[in-house]
Amino acid sequence: MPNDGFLNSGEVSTVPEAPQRPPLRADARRNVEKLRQAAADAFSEHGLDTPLETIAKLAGVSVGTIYNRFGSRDALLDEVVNELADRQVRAAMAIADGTAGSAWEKLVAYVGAICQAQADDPAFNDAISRRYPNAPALKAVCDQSLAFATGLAAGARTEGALREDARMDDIARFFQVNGDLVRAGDDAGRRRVLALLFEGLRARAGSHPLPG
Amino acid sequence: MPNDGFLNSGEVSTVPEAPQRPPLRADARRNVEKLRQAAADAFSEHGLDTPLETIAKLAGVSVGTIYNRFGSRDALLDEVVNELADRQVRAAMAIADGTAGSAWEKLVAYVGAICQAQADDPAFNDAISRRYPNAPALKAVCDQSLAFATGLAAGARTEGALREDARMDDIARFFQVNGDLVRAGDDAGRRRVLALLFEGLRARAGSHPLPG
DNA sequence: TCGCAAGATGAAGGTAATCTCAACTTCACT
DNA sequence: AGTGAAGTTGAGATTACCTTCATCTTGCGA
Repeated sequence: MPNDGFLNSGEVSTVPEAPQRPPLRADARRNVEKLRQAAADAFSEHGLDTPLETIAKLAGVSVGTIYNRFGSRDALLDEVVNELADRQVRAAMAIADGTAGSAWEKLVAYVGAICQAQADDPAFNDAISRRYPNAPALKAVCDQSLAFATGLAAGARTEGALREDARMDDIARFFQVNGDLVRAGDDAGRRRVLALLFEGLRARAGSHPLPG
Repeated sequence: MPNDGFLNSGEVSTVPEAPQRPPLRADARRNVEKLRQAAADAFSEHGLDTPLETIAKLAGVSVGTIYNRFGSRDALLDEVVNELADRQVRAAMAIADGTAGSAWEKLVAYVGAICQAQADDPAFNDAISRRYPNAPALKAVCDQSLAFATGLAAGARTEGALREDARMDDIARFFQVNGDLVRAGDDAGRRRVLALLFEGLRARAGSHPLPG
C-alpha cells in the first residue's frame, strides 16, 4: 500500500479528475480484492504473460469479471504490478540506504538488489525490463527507481569511483540486460555479466572512453 | 545394424543413413529454391518469427508446399538460417584474421563483428542469441563461432590482456546480451554495454574476482 | 419480502499462428 | 496423346489467447 507520506495541513480534495463513480457493491469489492491477489500471485509465479483465464480461475471468478472490474488486461496489469514493483523498489532502496560505506558501494548494493529481485520475481522482471507501454503507473515506478540510482551514481562519480563518462541510462541497461539473462534462466551467467559491467564502470587509469 | 561392407565390391555408400529418396521433380526443385530464397529474405528482414504465410506468398507458392518440401517450420528454419549464419560467422572470422595486432585486438574485432552482424540482420540475431532448440545445424554454427572466439581468448589471456578468471561462456553471453539490446532497438546503448563489458574483461591490477 | 440495478457468467467471436489432407494439377515417361 | 506418380493447393482443424455481450444472479434499499 502506497504511503502518501505527507502530513498535510488541511483536507485536500482527492484526485482532481476522479470520475465520481458510485461505490461498488460488496460482492464486487470482494471480487476486486480476490482478483488483485490472484493476479499478483500468478504474475509473480509465471510472469506477466499469464493468461487471464488462469487468474480468473485462481480468484474463483470468470474472465468477464476482470473486464467488468478493471476494463482491460493492461489496466489490471498496471494496477497490480505497480504495487508489486513499488514494493520491490522500496526494498532495494532500503537496502542501499542500509549499506554503510561509499556511494559506489550503495550503488552496487542498490543495483544488485534490483537485479536479485528480477531473478526472484518474474513479474517484477517483466515489469522493469520488458516493454509495457500501456502501463503508465508501472513506468512511473521505473522512473522512480532510475532517479534513485542516478542520485547514487552522481555521488559515486564525485567520489571518483565511477568513471566520468558513465551515463544514467547505462544503469537502466543493467536492468534490461539482467532481465534478459534471468529470462534465459542463466543465473550464474547473470551474476558474472553484472560483475563485468561493474568492473567496466569503475573509474580507472588507462580505460578507453565509452562510445557515444 | 552394422552393414557388413566387404560384399560391396567398389562403391561405399556415401552417408551411412542417407534415406535414399528418389530425386525431386523439376518443379519441386524450383520451389525448394524459391522457398529458400524467400525464407532467407523474409527472415533477414523480419526475424525468425516471420509467419510461413508470408514466406509462401513471397515465394509464390502455398504453405502446403513448405510442409511438402521441408516437413516443418523448424526444419525450414534450420536449413535456411544455418547457411545465413554460417556466412556471417565466416565473415567475422575473416575480419579477425585480417586484424593486425594482439590476440586481444583480434578478439575484440571478432566479437565486434558478430555483434554488428546481429544488429544488421534480425535473422542472424535470433539465430545466435535466441534459443532455437529444434535447429541442430544452427547450433553447430554457434558452437563453431564460440570455438573460434575461445581460441582468440586463450591467446589474449596468455598475452596478459584478458583477465585470468574470464571464461569462455562469458563470450557467449556477450552475444546474448547484445542480441537483447538489438531487439530493444537500442543501438547506441548496445555499443556502450559492449564497451563496458570489454573494459570489465581486461586484466587489471586491483580488479575484483568474478563470481562463480 | 420484493424489485431492480448492479454485477457475474461463459459461450461465442475475433485474431493470429501452425499444421493437415482430400481434391486437384502437372511433370515426365512411354 | 495418355497415364500415373509426384507435387501443389488452400480451406479447415487446431491451439491459444483477448474481448464482448445476452442472459442469468444477487445485493440491498424500500
